[in-house]
Amino acid sequence: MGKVGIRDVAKAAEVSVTTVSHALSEANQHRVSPETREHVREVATTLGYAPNRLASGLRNQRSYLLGLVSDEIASTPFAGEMILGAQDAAYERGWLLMLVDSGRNWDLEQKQLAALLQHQVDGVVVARMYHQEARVPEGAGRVPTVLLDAFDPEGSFSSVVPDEEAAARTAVRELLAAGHTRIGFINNADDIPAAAGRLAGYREALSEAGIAYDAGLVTREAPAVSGGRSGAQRLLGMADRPTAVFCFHDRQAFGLYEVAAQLGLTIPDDLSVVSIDNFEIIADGLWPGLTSVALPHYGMGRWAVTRLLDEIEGVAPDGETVQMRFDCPIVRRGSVAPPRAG
Amino acid sequence: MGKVGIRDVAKAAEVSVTTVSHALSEANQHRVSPETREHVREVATTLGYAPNRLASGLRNQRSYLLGLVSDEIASTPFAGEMILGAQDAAYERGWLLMLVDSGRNWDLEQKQLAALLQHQVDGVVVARMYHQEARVPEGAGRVPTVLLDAFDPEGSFSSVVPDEEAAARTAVRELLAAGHTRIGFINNADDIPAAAGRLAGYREALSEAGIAYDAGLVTREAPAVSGGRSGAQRLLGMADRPTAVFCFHDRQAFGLYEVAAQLGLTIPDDLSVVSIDNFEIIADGLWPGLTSVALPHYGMGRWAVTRLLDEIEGVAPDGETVQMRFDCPIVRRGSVAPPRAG
DNA sequence: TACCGCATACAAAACGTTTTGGAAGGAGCG
DNA sequence: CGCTCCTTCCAAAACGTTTTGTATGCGGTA
Repeated sequence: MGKVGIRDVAKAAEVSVTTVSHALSEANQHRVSPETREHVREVATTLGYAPNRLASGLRNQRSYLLGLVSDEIASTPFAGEMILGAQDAAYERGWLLMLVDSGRNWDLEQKQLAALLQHQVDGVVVARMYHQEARVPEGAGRVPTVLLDAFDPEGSFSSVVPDEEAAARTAVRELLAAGHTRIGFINNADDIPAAAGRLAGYREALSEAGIAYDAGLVTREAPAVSGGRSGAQRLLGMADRPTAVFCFHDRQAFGLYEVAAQLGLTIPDDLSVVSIDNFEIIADGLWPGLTSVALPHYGMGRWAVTRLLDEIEGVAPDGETVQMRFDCPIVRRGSVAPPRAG
Repeated sequence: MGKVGIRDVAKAAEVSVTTVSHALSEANQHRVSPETREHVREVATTLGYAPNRLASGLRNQRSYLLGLVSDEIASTPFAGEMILGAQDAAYERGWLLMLVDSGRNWDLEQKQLAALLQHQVDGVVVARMYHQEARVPEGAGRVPTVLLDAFDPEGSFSSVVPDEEAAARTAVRELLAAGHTRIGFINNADDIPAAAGRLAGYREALSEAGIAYDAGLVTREAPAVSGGRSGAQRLLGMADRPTAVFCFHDRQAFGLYEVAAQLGLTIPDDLSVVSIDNFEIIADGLWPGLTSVALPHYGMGRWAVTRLLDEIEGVAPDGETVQMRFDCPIVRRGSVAPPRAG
């Protein structure tokens, strides 16, 4: 069965192609009688007709294609969640997603965007693998564009990022609520918004609780398991060691668990731990389970595309942009307990 | 600057659209003089002209679009690697990838495939998140189709999967080479090709070394950290416990590490460990690092699209299919040592 | 000189839709 | 009865390309 086109339907239904188009479209239904409309629809489904979107896209100047350009899809396991959220939102509204990954190659990203544009995408999501200021590739902006896990300092594009400060506040409050007062913080040594934001959140939560900030309890380490290890060695080696530690992310907490075990410290009785990411394999895999604040990747991906489609379809007022911060819910497992008495 | 079309170039270069098309195309160059050809090309790049692929796709019956339908993109962190390999291979040859994820909903997958087909994709990759027999959605096969991390028992489609037996042999040989003779195996309890294949590989490697198969050393557990824990408890609790354990995957090895630590067993001195997946965050995060056989997701994704394009472009003989098995290289870290003397 | 072939350029058709502008016919009204 | 107004349908143009068929002019050959 070769491809069936609108002409085939017209022939089979013994009407003109115009009538077929009107019968099948939602818009101009009034131009065809209910009977023929029904008849045409039956014939169409019988033949298995589905309009060629290349042709309709050409005619309507609307491809129902969205581009998703990202710096690194593969490097983090969260990518899947972001992409999935984006894809779901797109599909639900009748769009399809085209994906390119530049592997942090800037020139390549430009070319990939050009390729997307050649395919007449109706809009573009520019995604970054961790919260950062976006270098938006040239040519974006020729179609509606939304930033995902990135922001534009000039505010020319809508964007969505996690609320780092709130996430850190949530994490630290969890420890405060359990009664801890000496709370260490293993931060990320990289100079990125997440590091600054989480430090601010850490300080705010402490200050809310009337606890003075002690720079000696904060250490900046590589964002990896090894960084967690060295941070833990420093913090847990102190004479007056903290009774709880807040980690920049789950990988660092992983390293912290290892060092704690080596030192004979039991989690959570001797040491409470909270971190950010809620990366299942680690947080669920560690024993006891790691209490962690989730970065809402799925939700952000979904929001980005939803916003993009609103801009494309003119639902959103023209030219207006929205800078969205997403809340980060905490997922409690077994790594927090009150400090040892005394 | 509104979109610039071929007419604009023609006008600016003071030639006909035909000439522009010929000048820019590789095919019919002989129909235009070298001078005009050069002139047209200059004007085109000056104006920033790039042909509308919707239009050319309509005319040429070739969209330069590929569909990638998958059951679960987000559930495993490897997805990124497969998708990236596929995307790279596609982009390098001038194609773009459209992505859909069904979340294991078969009806949805059918509909998504239909949507892809409406967009006139030139071919489809059907990807599965772990090696399995594929339920190919209806409608695939109307365009060239390749299976990724899945196989078709009838052989009507080309496919690529990891060589499970070889992977297990490689892993177990690593332990044998270190001198181990009592080697436990924590297998996956699910009845899937990977479990059967890896068991076969385990037995082959033992038999090569002249070691009798001991069913008591093999346990089938849930494919998760918790499964690794319970398997470890069983294996390491034995009177004559194994000196080395081969795990189905890194997550199980993660659980094994935890139990070994609780029992006071040092890795690798008291216990050697090898597994499969080479999932960086775990294998690199564990201490000591976990020696693991890598599943070549990137390479398989790349192969699938390369093969698909060969079929589309007629490079591959018509109707012929290829069932590909990919080799799995071992990545050595610190979890293997000779057994304790005595 | 008359003819042919070649190099170069262009007009027009086609790809599969959607939509505009009528046309044909019947009903309602004065 | 004649006019207008609906209803229902259709022909044709348009979207931006690519490609086929053809026209023009020129040099070379008989």
